[in-house]
Amino acid sequence: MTQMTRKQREMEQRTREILRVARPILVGEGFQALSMERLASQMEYAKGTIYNHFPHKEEIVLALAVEAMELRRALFERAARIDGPTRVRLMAIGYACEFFTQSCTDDFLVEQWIRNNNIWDKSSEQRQNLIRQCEGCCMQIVSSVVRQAIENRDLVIPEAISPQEFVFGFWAINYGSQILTHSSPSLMSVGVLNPVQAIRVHCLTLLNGFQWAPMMSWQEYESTMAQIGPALESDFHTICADRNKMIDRNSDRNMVSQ
Amino acid sequence: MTQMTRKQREMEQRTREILRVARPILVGEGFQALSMERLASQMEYAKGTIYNHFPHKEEIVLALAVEAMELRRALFERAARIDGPTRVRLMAIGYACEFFTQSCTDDFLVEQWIRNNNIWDKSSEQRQNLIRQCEGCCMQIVSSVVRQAIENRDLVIPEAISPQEFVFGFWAINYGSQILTHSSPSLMSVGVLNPVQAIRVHCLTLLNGFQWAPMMSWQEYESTMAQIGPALESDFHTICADRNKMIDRNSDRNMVSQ
DNA sequence: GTCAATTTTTGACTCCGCGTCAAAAAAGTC
DNA sequence: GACTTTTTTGACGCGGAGTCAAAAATTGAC
Repeated sequence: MTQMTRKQREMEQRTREILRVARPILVGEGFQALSMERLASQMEYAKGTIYNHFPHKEEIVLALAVEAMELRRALFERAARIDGPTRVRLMAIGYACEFFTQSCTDDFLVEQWIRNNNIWDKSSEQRQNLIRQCEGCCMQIVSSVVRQAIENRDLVIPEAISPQEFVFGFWAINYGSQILTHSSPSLMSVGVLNPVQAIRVHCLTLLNGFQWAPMMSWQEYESTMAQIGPALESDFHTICADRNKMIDRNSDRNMVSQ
Repeated sequence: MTQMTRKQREMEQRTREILRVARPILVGEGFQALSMERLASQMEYAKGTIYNHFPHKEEIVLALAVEAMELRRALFERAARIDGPTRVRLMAIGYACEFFTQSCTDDFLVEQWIRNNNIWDKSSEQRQNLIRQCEGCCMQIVSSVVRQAIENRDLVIPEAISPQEFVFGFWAINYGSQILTHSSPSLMSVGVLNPVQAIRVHCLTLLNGFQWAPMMSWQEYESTMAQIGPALESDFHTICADRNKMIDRNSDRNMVSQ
Protein backbone atom coordinates (compact mmCIF):
# COMPACT_ATOMS: atom_id res chain seq x y z
CA MET A 1 0.00 0.00 0.00
CA THR A 2 2.81 2.40 0.83
CA GLN A 3 4.29 1.12 -2.40
CA MET A 4 1.13 1.83 -4.27
CA THR A 5 1.01 5.31 -2.96
CA ARG A 6 4.66 5.86 -3.71
CA LYS A 7 3.99 4.93 -7.30
CA GLN A 8 0.97 7.13 -7.41
CA ARG A 9 2.95 9.93 -5.90
CA GLU A 10 5.62 9.57 -8.51
CA MET A 11 3.07 9.51 -11.25
CA GLU A 12 1.31 12.60 -9.95
CA GLN A 13 4.65 14.20 -9.49
CA ARG A 14 5.49 13.74 -13.10
CA THR A 15 2.08 14.92 -14.18
CA ARG A 16 2.85 18.16 -12.40
CA GLU A 17 6.28 18.25 -13.99
CA ILE A 18 4.71 17.96 -17.43
CA LEU A 19 2.41 20.85 -16.66
CA ARG A 20 5.34 22.86 -15.41
CA VAL A 21 7.12 22.38 -18.71
CA ALA A 22 3.98 22.89 -20.76
CA ARG A 23 2.84 26.14 -19.20
CA PRO A 24 5.51 28.48 -20.57
CA ILE A 25 5.24 26.90 -24.00
CA LEU A 26 1.50 27.43 -24.12
CA VAL A 27 1.69 30.94 -22.77
CA GLY A 28 4.69 32.05 -24.77
CA GLU A 29 4.32 30.24 -28.04
CA GLY A 30 0.73 29.12 -28.20
CA PHE A 31 -1.19 25.93 -28.60
CA GLN A 32 0.47 24.96 -31.86
CA ALA A 33 3.90 25.04 -30.32
CA LEU A 34 2.81 22.83 -27.47
CA SER A 35 3.53 19.43 -28.96
CA MET A 36 3.73 16.11 -27.22
CA GLU A 37 7.02 15.39 -28.95
CA ARG A 38 8.50 18.59 -27.70
CA LEU A 39 7.36 17.99 -24.15
CA ALA A 40 8.80 14.50 -24.32
CA SER A 41 12.16 15.51 -25.67
CA GLN A 42 12.39 18.47 -23.33
CA MET A 43 11.74 16.19 -20.37
CA GLU A 44 13.86 13.37 -21.79
CA TYR A 45 11.06 10.88 -21.96
CA ALA A 46 9.58 9.17 -24.95
CA LYS A 47 6.41 10.46 -26.45
CA GLY A 48 4.42 7.48 -25.25
CA THR A 49 5.17 8.33 -21.65
CA ILE A 50 3.56 11.70 -21.97
CA TYR A 51 0.55 10.00 -23.49
CA ASN A 52 0.33 7.90 -20.33
CA HIS A 53 -0.46 11.07 -18.44
CA PHE A 54 -2.59 12.98 -20.91
CA PRO A 55 -4.51 11.57 -23.86
CA HIS A 56 -3.84 14.69 -25.95
CA LYS A 57 -2.62 18.19 -25.59
CA GLU A 58 -6.09 19.64 -25.15
CA GLU A 59 -6.25 17.83 -21.83
CA ILE A 60 -2.98 19.43 -20.79
CA VAL A 61 -4.43 22.84 -21.50
CA LEU A 62 -7.44 22.12 -19.35
CA ALA A 63 -5.25 20.81 -16.57
CA LEU A 64 -3.27 24.04 -16.68
CA ALA A 65 -6.49 26.01 -16.61
CA VAL A 66 -7.65 24.14 -13.53
CA GLU A 67 -4.48 25.18 -11.74
CA ALA A 68 -4.95 28.74 -12.88
CA MET A 69 -8.55 28.95 -11.82
CA GLU A 70 -7.83 27.43 -8.47
CA LEU A 71 -5.32 30.16 -7.88
CA ARG A 72 -7.89 32.74 -8.86
CA ARG A 73 -10.39 31.21 -6.51
CA ALA A 74 -7.92 31.27 -3.64
CA LEU A 75 -7.26 34.95 -4.26
CA PHE A 76 -10.98 35.68 -4.38
CA GLU A 77 -11.53 33.79 -1.16
CA ARG A 78 -8.91 35.78 0.61
CA ALA A 79 -10.10 39.07 -0.85
CA ALA A 80 -13.69 38.44 0.17
CA ARG A 81 -12.59 38.01 3.77
CA ILE A 82 -11.03 41.44 4.02
CA ASP A 83 -12.15 43.55 6.94
CA GLY A 84 -14.69 46.21 6.11
CA PRO A 85 -18.13 46.97 4.75
CA THR A 86 -19.54 44.79 2.01
CA ARG A 87 -18.74 47.33 -0.64
CA VAL A 88 -15.09 47.30 0.30
CA ARG A 89 -15.12 43.53 0.16
CA LEU A 90 -16.41 43.66 -3.38
CA MET A 91 -13.76 46.19 -4.25
CA ALA A 92 -11.19 43.85 -2.76
CA ILE A 93 -12.30 41.15 -5.16
CA GLY A 94 -11.91 43.65 -7.95
CA TYR A 95 -8.44 44.28 -6.67
CA ALA A 96 -7.82 40.53 -6.71
CA CYS A 97 -8.77 40.48 -10.39
CA GLU A 98 -6.29 43.20 -11.15
CA PHE A 99 -3.64 41.40 -9.14
CA PHE A 100 -4.30 38.10 -10.84
CA THR A 101 -4.01 39.59 -14.28
CA GLN A 102 -0.93 41.60 -13.50
CA SER A 103 1.02 39.35 -11.17
CA CYS A 104 -0.10 35.95 -12.38
CA THR A 105 -0.18 36.85 -16.02
CA ASP A 106 0.66 33.36 -17.17
CA ASP A 107 -2.29 31.95 -15.30
CA PHE A 108 -4.53 34.67 -16.63
CA LEU A 109 -3.46 33.78 -20.14
CA VAL A 110 -3.87 30.08 -19.54
CA GLU A 111 -7.43 30.69 -18.42
CA GLN A 112 -8.23 32.16 -21.83
CA TRP A 113 -7.60 28.92 -23.63
CA ILE A 114 -10.63 27.19 -22.21
CA ARG A 115 -12.77 29.58 -24.24
CA ASN A 116 -11.51 27.85 -27.33
CA ASN A 117 -14.23 25.46 -28.35
CA ASN A 118 -11.97 22.96 -30.01
CA ILE A 119 -9.96 22.58 -26.87
CA TRP A 120 -12.97 22.55 -24.61
CA ASP A 121 -14.93 20.00 -26.59
CA LYS A 122 -12.05 17.62 -26.93
CA SER A 123 -11.20 17.34 -23.28
CA SER A 124 -12.56 15.01 -20.65
CA GLU A 125 -15.83 15.65 -18.94
CA GLN A 126 -14.10 15.19 -15.64
CA ARG A 127 -11.80 18.12 -16.13
CA GLN A 128 -14.57 20.17 -17.67
CA ASN A 129 -16.46 19.65 -14.46
CA LEU A 130 -13.52 20.76 -12.37
CA ILE A 131 -13.50 23.98 -14.31
CA ARG A 132 -17.21 24.53 -14.15
CA GLN A 133 -17.04 23.90 -10.46
CA CYS A 134 -14.23 26.36 -9.97
CA GLU A 135 -16.06 28.97 -11.93
CA GLY A 136 -19.07 28.26 -9.78
CA CYS A 137 -17.01 28.78 -6.64
CA CYS A 138 -15.78 32.14 -7.84
CA MET A 139 -19.31 33.23 -8.62
CA GLN A 140 -20.38 31.93 -5.24
CA ILE A 141 -17.76 33.96 -3.44
CA VAL A 142 -18.70 37.18 -5.14
CA SER A 143 -22.42 36.69 -5.04
CA SER A 144 -22.39 35.92 -1.36
CA VAL A 145 -20.81 39.31 -0.75
CA VAL A 146 -23.64 40.81 -2.78
CA ARG A 147 -26.23 38.83 -0.88
CA GLN A 148 -24.81 39.94 2.38
CA ALA A 149 -24.85 43.53 1.21
CA ILE A 150 -28.53 43.13 0.43
CA GLU A 151 -29.18 41.61 3.82
CA ASN A 152 -27.32 44.43 5.54
CA ARG A 153 -29.26 46.94 3.49
CA ASP A 154 -26.06 48.35 2.08
CA LEU A 155 -27.48 47.61 -1.33
CA VAL A 156 -30.74 47.20 -3.17
CA ILE A 157 -30.40 45.58 -6.55
CA PRO A 158 -32.90 46.25 -9.34
CA GLU A 159 -35.75 43.80 -9.60
CA ALA A 160 -34.84 43.06 -13.17
CA ILE A 161 -31.75 41.08 -12.16
CA SER A 162 -30.66 38.42 -9.72
CA PRO A 163 -27.60 38.73 -7.47
CA GLN A 164 -25.69 36.51 -9.88
CA GLU A 165 -26.63 38.69 -12.80
CA PHE A 166 -25.55 41.66 -10.75
CA VAL A 167 -22.17 39.98 -10.33
CA PHE A 168 -22.12 39.14 -14.01
CA GLY A 169 -21.88 42.82 -14.89
CA PHE A 170 -18.73 43.25 -12.86
CA TRP A 171 -17.37 40.00 -14.17
CA ALA A 172 -17.99 41.16 -17.73
CA ILE A 173 -16.43 44.57 -17.35
CA ASN A 174 -13.33 43.23 -15.65
CA TYR A 175 -12.94 40.29 -17.90
CA GLY A 176 -13.63 42.27 -21.03
CA SER A 177 -11.20 45.00 -20.17
CA GLN A 178 -8.47 42.55 -19.33
CA ILE A 179 -8.88 40.62 -22.52
CA LEU A 180 -8.94 43.78 -24.56
CA THR A 181 -5.90 45.09 -22.74
CA HIS A 182 -3.98 41.94 -23.47
CA SER A 183 -4.99 41.46 -27.02
CA SER A 184 -6.47 44.45 -28.64
CA PRO A 185 -4.31 45.38 -31.55
CA SER A 186 -4.74 49.08 -31.06
CA LEU A 187 -5.85 50.09 -27.59
CA MET A 188 -3.09 52.60 -27.07
CA SER A 189 -3.22 54.01 -30.52
CA VAL A 190 -6.95 54.39 -30.14
CA GLY A 191 -6.51 56.60 -27.11
CA VAL A 192 -6.92 54.22 -24.16
CA LEU A 193 -3.79 54.94 -22.20
CA ASN A 194 -4.67 53.71 -18.76
CA PRO A 195 -7.20 50.92 -19.05
CA VAL A 196 -6.93 49.86 -15.41
CA GLN A 197 -7.78 53.30 -14.14
CA ALA A 198 -10.54 53.65 -16.70
CA ILE A 199 -12.18 50.46 -15.47
CA ARG A 200 -11.84 51.59 -11.88
CA VAL A 201 -13.73 54.74 -12.74
CA HIS A 202 -16.45 52.67 -14.34
CA CYS A 203 -16.66 50.31 -11.40
CA LEU A 204 -16.90 53.24 -9.03
CA THR A 205 -19.67 54.69 -11.15
CA LEU A 206 -21.48 51.38 -11.20
CA LEU A 207 -21.23 50.90 -7.45
CA ASN A 208 -22.41 54.44 -6.81
CA GLY A 209 -25.04 54.07 -9.50
CA PHE A 210 -26.45 51.07 -7.64
CA GLN A 211 -26.10 53.11 -4.46
CA TRP A 212 -24.07 50.48 -2.71
CA ALA A 213 -23.26 52.09 0.64
CA PRO A 214 -21.02 53.73 1.51
CA MET A 215 -21.09 56.03 -1.50
CA MET A 216 -17.67 57.25 -2.53
CA SER A 217 -15.98 59.98 -4.50
CA TRP A 218 -13.15 59.08 -6.85
CA GLN A 219 -10.69 60.22 -4.20
CA GLU A 220 -12.27 58.03 -1.58
CA TYR A 221 -12.43 55.15 -3.98
CA GLU A 222 -8.77 55.43 -4.87
CA SER A 223 -7.67 55.80 -1.29
CA THR A 224 -9.74 52.76 -0.32
CA MET A 225 -8.12 50.79 -3.12
CA ALA A 226 -4.78 52.06 -1.93
CA GLN A 227 -5.52 50.55 1.47
CA ILE A 228 -6.76 47.28 0.05
CA GLY A 229 -3.50 46.76 -1.78
CA PRO A 230 -1.19 46.44 1.22
CA ALA A 231 -3.83 44.62 3.26
CA LEU A 232 -3.95 41.79 0.76
CA GLU A 233 -0.65 41.82 -1.01
CA SER A 234 1.33 39.82 1.49
CA ASP A 235 -1.35 37.15 1.76
CA PHE A 236 -1.63 37.12 -1.97
CA HIS A 237 2.04 36.53 -2.33
CA THR A 238 1.87 33.72 0.19
CA ILE A 239 -0.98 32.15 -1.75
CA CYS A 240 0.98 32.39 -4.98
CA ALA A 241 4.10 31.04 -3.38
CA ASP A 242 2.26 28.07 -1.86
CA ARG A 243 0.69 27.35 -5.16
CA ASN A 244 4.02 27.48 -6.91
CA LYS A 245 5.60 25.22 -4.34
CA MET A 246 2.77 22.79 -4.92
CA ILE A 247 3.27 22.98 -8.64
CA ASP A 248 7.01 23.18 -9.00
CA ARG A 249 7.99 20.32 -6.75
CA ASN A 250 10.71 19.50 -9.20
CA SER A 251 13.84 19.15 -7.14
CA ASP A 252 12.64 17.31 -4.06
CA ARG A 253 12.89 13.60 -4.54
CA ASN A 254 11.16 13.53 -1.23
CA MET A 255 13.73 12.25 1.22
CA VAL A 256 17.12 12.68 -0.32
CA SER A 257 18.72 15.78 1.02
CA GLN A 258 22.27 16.80 0.57
CA MET B 1 -6.57 46.81 -69.77
CA THR B 2 -10.13 45.51 -69.79
CA GLN B 3 -8.45 42.14 -69.84
CA MET B 4 -6.27 43.02 -66.96
CA THR B 5 -9.21 44.11 -64.93
CA ARG B 6 -11.21 41.10 -65.91
CA LYS B 7 -8.41 38.92 -64.62
CA GLN B 8 -8.15 40.91 -61.48
CA ARG B 9 -11.87 40.70 -61.03
CA GLU B 10 -11.80 36.96 -61.41
CA MET B 11 -8.98 36.71 -58.95
CA GLU B 12 -10.73 38.86 -56.40
CA GLN B 13 -13.87 36.96 -57.04
CA ARG B 14 -12.21 33.71 -56.15
CA THR B 15 -10.61 35.23 -53.12
CA ARG B 16 -14.08 36.04 -51.90
CA GLU B 17 -15.21 32.58 -52.81
CA ILE B 18 -12.46 31.09 -50.69
CA LEU B 19 -13.50 33.21 -47.76
CA ARG B 20 -17.07 32.18 -48.27
CA VAL B 21 -16.10 28.54 -48.03
CA ALA B 22 -13.70 29.13 -45.18
CA ARG B 23 -16.03 31.06 -42.87
CA PRO B 24 -18.38 28.28 -41.85
CA ILE B 25 -15.47 25.92 -41.35
CA LEU B 26 -13.70 28.34 -39.06
CA VAL B 27 -16.82 29.21 -37.14
CA GLY B 28 -18.22 25.74 -36.90
CA GLU B 29 -15.20 23.55 -36.58
CA GLY B 30 -12.38 25.84 -35.58
CA PHE B 31 -8.98 26.81 -36.80
CA GLN B 32 -7.63 23.27 -36.88
CA ALA B 33 -10.35 22.10 -39.21
CA LEU B 34 -9.68 24.95 -41.59
CA SER B 35 -7.06 23.35 -43.79
CA MET B 36 -5.79 24.47 -47.14
CA GLU B 37 -6.25 20.99 -48.52
CA ARG B 38 -9.85 20.93 -47.45
CA LEU B 39 -10.59 24.32 -48.95
CA ALA B 40 -8.95 23.19 -52.16
CA SER B 41 -10.82 19.96 -52.45
CA GLN B 42 -14.09 21.55 -51.43
CA MET B 43 -13.67 24.14 -54.17
CA GLU B 44 -12.26 21.66 -56.63
CA TYR B 45 -8.95 23.39 -57.01
CA ALA B 46 -5.50 22.17 -56.19
CA LYS B 47 -3.86 23.23 -53.01
CA GLY B 48 -1.39 25.43 -54.79
CA THR B 49 -4.15 27.59 -56.17
CA ILE B 50 -5.37 28.46 -52.71
CA TYR B 51 -1.82 29.38 -51.83
CA ASN B 52 -1.88 31.84 -54.70
CA HIS B 53 -4.50 33.76 -52.79
CA PHE B 54 -3.37 33.39 -49.22
CA PRO B 55 0.11 32.50 -47.98
CA HIS B 56 -1.29 30.51 -45.03
CA LYS B 57 -4.50 29.96 -43.20
CA GLU B 58 -3.79 32.63 -40.63
CA GLU B 59 -4.13 35.18 -43.38
CA ILE B 60 -7.52 33.77 -44.28
CA VAL B 61 -8.65 34.22 -40.72
CA LEU B 62 -7.57 37.84 -40.72
CA ALA B 63 -9.28 38.41 -44.04
CA LEU B 64 -12.49 37.02 -42.58
CA ALA B 65 -12.06 39.24 -39.54
CA VAL B 66 -11.69 42.30 -41.74
CA GLU B 67 -15.03 41.51 -43.35
CA ALA B 68 -16.60 40.99 -39.96
CA MET B 69 -15.27 44.20 -38.51
CA GLU B 70 -16.32 46.19 -41.50
CA LEU B 71 -19.83 44.97 -41.01
CA ARG B 72 -19.64 45.97 -37.37
CA ARG B 73 -18.41 49.38 -38.31
CA ALA B 74 -21.23 49.85 -40.80
CA LEU B 75 -23.75 48.96 -38.12
CA PHE B 76 -22.14 51.37 -35.67
CA GLU B 77 -22.17 54.12 -38.24
CA ARG B 78 -25.83 53.67 -38.87
CA ALA B 79 -26.67 53.40 -35.19
CA ALA B 80 -24.74 56.55 -34.33
CA ARG B 81 -26.86 58.49 -36.84
CA ILE B 82 -30.13 57.64 -35.16
CA ASP B 83 -32.40 60.55 -34.39
CA GLY B 84 -32.38 61.64 -30.77
CA PRO B 85 -30.32 62.96 -27.90
CA THR B 86 -26.70 61.86 -27.57
CA ARG B 87 -27.53 59.37 -24.88
CA VAL B 88 -29.99 57.62 -27.14
CA ARG B 89 -27.38 57.54 -29.86
CA LEU B 90 -24.99 55.76 -27.53
CA MET B 91 -27.71 53.34 -26.57
CA ALA B 92 -28.31 52.71 -30.25
CA ILE B 93 -24.69 51.70 -30.61
CA GLY B 94 -25.18 49.36 -27.68
CA TYR B 95 -28.15 47.97 -29.51
CA ALA B 96 -25.98 47.52 -32.58
CA CYS B 97 -23.58 45.45 -30.50
CA GLU B 98 -26.39 43.22 -29.36
CA PHE B 99 -27.66 42.94 -32.91
CA PHE B 100 -24.24 42.11 -34.27
CA THR B 101 -23.69 39.36 -31.75
CA GLN B 102 -27.13 37.88 -32.15
CA SER B 103 -27.84 38.29 -35.83
CA CYS B 104 -24.34 38.14 -37.25
CA THR B 105 -23.09 35.49 -34.90
CA ASP B 106 -20.65 34.06 -37.39
CA ASP B 107 -19.00 37.42 -37.82
CA PHE B 108 -18.93 37.94 -34.09
CA LEU B 109 -17.19 34.61 -33.69
CA VAL B 110 -14.77 35.33 -36.52
CA GLU B 111 -13.76 38.55 -34.79
CA GLN B 112 -12.62 36.58 -31.78
CA TRP B 113 -9.91 34.80 -33.65
CA ILE B 114 -7.79 37.87 -34.10
CA ARG B 115 -7.19 37.83 -30.34
CA ASN B 116 -5.20 34.68 -30.86
CA ASN B 117 -1.59 35.74 -30.82
CA ASN B 118 -0.35 32.97 -33.05
CA ILE B 119 -2.75 33.95 -35.74
CA TRP B 120 -2.20 37.64 -35.29
CA ASP B 121 1.57 37.48 -35.34
CA LYS B 122 1.75 35.30 -38.40
CA SER B 123 -0.35 37.44 -40.63
CA SER B 124 0.65 40.27 -42.88
CA GLU B 125 1.20 43.76 -41.57
CA GLN B 126 -1.09 45.03 -44.25
CA ARG B 127 -4.08 43.13 -43.01
CA GLN B 128 -3.16 43.85 -39.41
CA ASN B 129 -3.37 47.50 -40.31
CA LEU B 130 -6.77 47.09 -41.88
CA ILE B 131 -7.98 45.64 -38.63
CA ARG B 132 -6.38 48.25 -36.45
CA GLN B 133 -7.88 50.87 -38.66
CA CYS B 134 -11.33 49.36 -38.47
CA GLU B 135 -11.09 49.15 -34.71
CA GLY B 136 -10.01 52.77 -34.72
CA CYS B 137 -13.06 53.71 -36.78
CA CYS B 138 -15.40 52.01 -34.36
CA MET B 139 -13.79 53.80 -31.45
CA GLN B 140 -14.02 57.01 -33.41
CA ILE B 141 -17.72 56.62 -34.02
CA VAL B 142 -18.50 55.98 -30.40
CA SER B 143 -16.18 58.57 -28.96
CA SER B 144 -17.51 61.25 -31.23
CA VAL B 145 -20.95 60.66 -29.76
CA VAL B 146 -19.38 61.06 -26.33
CA ARG B 147 -17.57 64.18 -27.38
CA GLN B 148 -20.72 65.66 -28.72
CA ALA B 149 -22.53 64.85 -25.51
CA ILE B 150 -19.85 66.72 -23.65
CA GLU B 151 -20.14 69.68 -25.97
CA ASN B 152 -23.91 69.72 -25.57
CA ARG B 153 -23.51 69.50 -21.81
CA ASP B 154 -25.53 66.30 -21.74
CA LEU B 155 -22.56 64.70 -20.04
CA VAL B 156 -19.58 65.56 -17.90
CA ILE B 157 -17.01 62.81 -17.74
CA PRO B 158 -14.69 62.42 -14.74
CA GLU B 159 -11.36 64.15 -15.01
CA ALA B 160 -9.59 60.87 -14.41
CA ILE B 161 -10.44 59.55 -17.85
CA SER B 162 -10.47 60.61 -21.48
CA PRO B 163 -13.48 60.22 -23.78
CA GLN B 164 -11.84 57.15 -25.28
CA GLU B 165 -11.33 55.64 -21.89
CA PHE B 166 -14.95 56.43 -21.13
CA VAL B 167 -15.88 54.48 -24.24
CA PHE B 168 -13.52 51.71 -23.25
CA GLY B 169 -15.69 50.91 -20.22
CA PHE B 170 -18.72 50.29 -22.38
CA TRP B 171 -16.64 48.39 -24.87
CA ALA B 172 -15.33 46.18 -22.10
CA ILE B 173 -18.66 45.42 -20.50
CA ASN B 174 -20.30 44.61 -23.81
CA TYR B 175 -17.44 42.65 -25.18
CA GLY B 176 -16.82 40.82 -21.94
CA SER B 177 -20.43 39.83 -21.52
CA GLN B 178 -20.70 38.62 -25.07
CA ILE B 179 -17.60 36.52 -24.85
CA LEU B 180 -18.68 35.06 -21.55
CA THR B 181 -22.14 34.37 -22.91
CA HIS B 182 -20.71 32.55 -25.88
CA SER B 183 -18.06 30.58 -24.13
CA SER B 184 -18.45 30.38 -20.43
CA PRO B 185 -18.81 26.78 -19.50
CA SER B 186 -21.31 27.46 -16.78
CA LEU B 187 -23.11 30.77 -17.05
CA MET B 188 -26.58 29.31 -16.79
CA SER B 189 -25.74 26.84 -14.11
CA VAL B 190 -24.12 29.62 -12.17
CA GLY B 191 -27.33 31.61 -12.11
CA VAL B 192 -26.98 34.03 -14.99
CA LEU B 193 -30.15 33.38 -16.91
CA ASN B 194 -30.57 36.53 -18.95
CA PRO B 195 -27.15 37.99 -19.63
CA VAL B 196 -28.39 40.50 -22.19
CA GLN B 197 -30.88 42.02 -19.80
CA ALA B 198 -28.31 41.98 -17.01
CA ILE B 199 -25.89 43.99 -19.12
CA ARG B 200 -28.61 46.41 -20.07
CA VAL B 201 -29.26 47.05 -16.42
CA HIS B 202 -25.57 47.69 -15.88
CA CYS B 203 -25.34 50.01 -18.85
CA LEU B 204 -28.35 51.92 -17.63
CA THR B 205 -26.76 52.22 -14.22
CA LEU B 206 -23.50 53.38 -15.76
CA LEU B 207 -25.18 56.00 -17.93
CA ASN B 208 -27.23 57.26 -15.01
CA GLY B 209 -24.19 57.06 -12.77
CA PHE B 210 -22.32 59.36 -15.14
CA GLN B 211 -25.47 61.48 -15.24
CA TRP B 212 -25.68 61.41 -18.97
CA ALA B 213 -28.88 63.36 -19.72
CA PRO B 214 -31.65 62.50 -20.01
CA MET B 215 -31.66 60.33 -16.89
CA MET B 216 -33.86 57.27 -17.21
CA SER B 217 -35.64 54.68 -15.14
CA TRP B 218 -35.43 51.04 -16.14
CA GLN B 219 -38.87 51.34 -17.72
CA GLU B 220 -37.83 54.35 -19.75
CA TYR B 221 -34.59 52.67 -20.71
CA GLU B 222 -36.36 49.56 -21.94
CA SER B 223 -38.99 51.48 -23.81
CA THR B 224 -36.29 53.58 -25.47
CA MET B 225 -34.48 50.42 -26.48
CA ALA B 226 -37.76 49.07 -27.73
CA GLN B 227 -38.03 52.08 -30.02
CA ILE B 228 -34.44 51.85 -31.17
CA GLY B 229 -34.99 48.29 -32.36
CA PRO B 230 -37.55 48.97 -35.09
CA ALA B 231 -35.88 52.26 -36.03
CA LEU B 232 -32.68 50.49 -36.96
CA GLU B 233 -33.64 46.96 -37.78
CA SER B 234 -34.62 47.48 -41.36
CA ASP B 235 -31.49 49.47 -42.13
CA PHE B 236 -29.45 46.88 -40.32
CA HIS B 237 -30.91 44.15 -42.43
CA THR B 238 -30.19 46.13 -45.55
CA ILE B 239 -26.60 46.59 -44.45
CA CYS B 240 -26.23 42.89 -43.78
CA ALA B 241 -27.86 41.98 -47.06
CA ASP B 242 -25.61 44.33 -49.04
CA ARG B 243 -22.61 42.93 -47.29
CA ASN B 244 -23.66 39.40 -48.06
CA LYS B 245 -24.31 40.25 -51.68
CA MET B 246 -20.81 41.70 -51.81
CA ILE B 247 -19.36 38.64 -50.23
CA ASP B 248 -21.38 35.86 -51.79
CA ARG B 249 -21.11 36.88 -55.38
CA ASN B 250 -20.83 33.26 -56.31
CA SER B 251 -23.29 32.73 -59.11
CA ASP B 252 -22.94 35.85 -61.21
CA ARG B 253 -20.35 35.40 -63.90
CA ASN B 254 -20.98 39.02 -64.54
CA MET B 255 -22.64 39.15 -67.94
CA VAL B 256 -23.98 35.73 -68.68
CA SER B 257 -27.62 35.56 -67.85
CA GLN B 258 -29.95 32.76 -68.72
C1' DG C 1 18.96 -14.33 -5.35
C1' DT C 2 16.00 -16.14 -9.11
C1' DC C 3 12.35 -16.00 -12.10
C1' DA C 4 7.81 -15.40 -13.90
C1' DA C 5 4.13 -12.00 -13.95
C1' DT C 6 2.97 -7.39 -14.26
C1' DT C 7 3.65 -2.64 -15.18
C1' DT C 8 5.90 0.99 -17.57
C1' DT C 9 8.57 2.92 -21.21
C1' DT C 10 10.02 3.22 -25.73
C1' DG C 11 10.21 4.63 -30.45
C1' DA C 12 8.95 2.92 -35.04
C1' DC C 13 4.93 3.40 -37.64
C1' DT C 14 0.80 5.38 -40.01
C1' DC C 15 -1.77 9.21 -41.04
C1' DC C 16 -2.49 13.96 -41.97
C1' DG C 17 -1.66 18.83 -42.94
C1' DC C 18 1.64 22.52 -44.14
C1' DG C 19 4.16 24.91 -47.44
C1' DT C 20 7.31 24.43 -51.75
C1' DC C 21 8.32 24.09 -56.39
C1' DA C 22 9.22 22.05 -60.89
C1' DA C 23 6.51 20.52 -64.44
C1' DA C 24 2.09 20.66 -66.99
C1' DA C 25 -1.73 23.25 -68.67
C1' DA C 26 -3.96 27.37 -70.07
C1' DA C 27 -4.11 31.97 -71.68
C1' DG C 28 -2.24 35.61 -74.20
C1' DT C 29 0.48 37.54 -78.18
C1' DC C 30 1.97 38.13 -82.70
C1' DG D 1 0.14 28.08 -85.22
C1' DA D 2 4.28 28.97 -82.58
C1' DC D 3 6.17 31.18 -78.87
C1' DT D 4 5.82 33.56 -74.25
C1' DT D 5 3.74 34.39 -70.02
C1' DT D 6 0.67 33.20 -66.45
C1' DT D 7 -1.73 29.96 -63.74
C1' DT D 8 -2.63 25.50 -61.95
C1' DT D 9 -1.28 21.25 -60.38
C1' DG D 10 0.04 17.65 -57.25
C1' DA D 11 4.25 15.08 -55.71
C1' DC D 12 7.42 15.90 -52.16
C1' DG D 13 9.77 16.85 -47.70
C1' DC D 14 8.87 17.95 -43.18
C1' DG D 15 7.01 17.58 -38.72
C1' DG D 16 3.43 16.52 -35.31
C1' DA D 17 -0.62 13.36 -33.64
C1' DG D 18 -1.76 9.24 -31.79
C1' DT D 19 -1.04 3.82 -31.74
C1' DC D 20 0.93 -0.27 -30.30
C1' DA D 21 4.04 -4.24 -30.14
C1' DA D 22 8.29 -5.05 -28.28
C1' DA D 23 11.78 -3.96 -24.74
C1' DA D 24 12.87 -2.66 -20.14
C1' DA D 25 11.94 -2.21 -15.44
C1' DT D 26 9.55 -3.44 -11.35
C1' DT D 27 7.32 -6.49 -8.32
C1' DG D 28 6.62 -10.27 -5.33
C1' DA D 29 6.55 -15.34 -4.54
C1' DC D 30 9.66 -18.77 -3.49
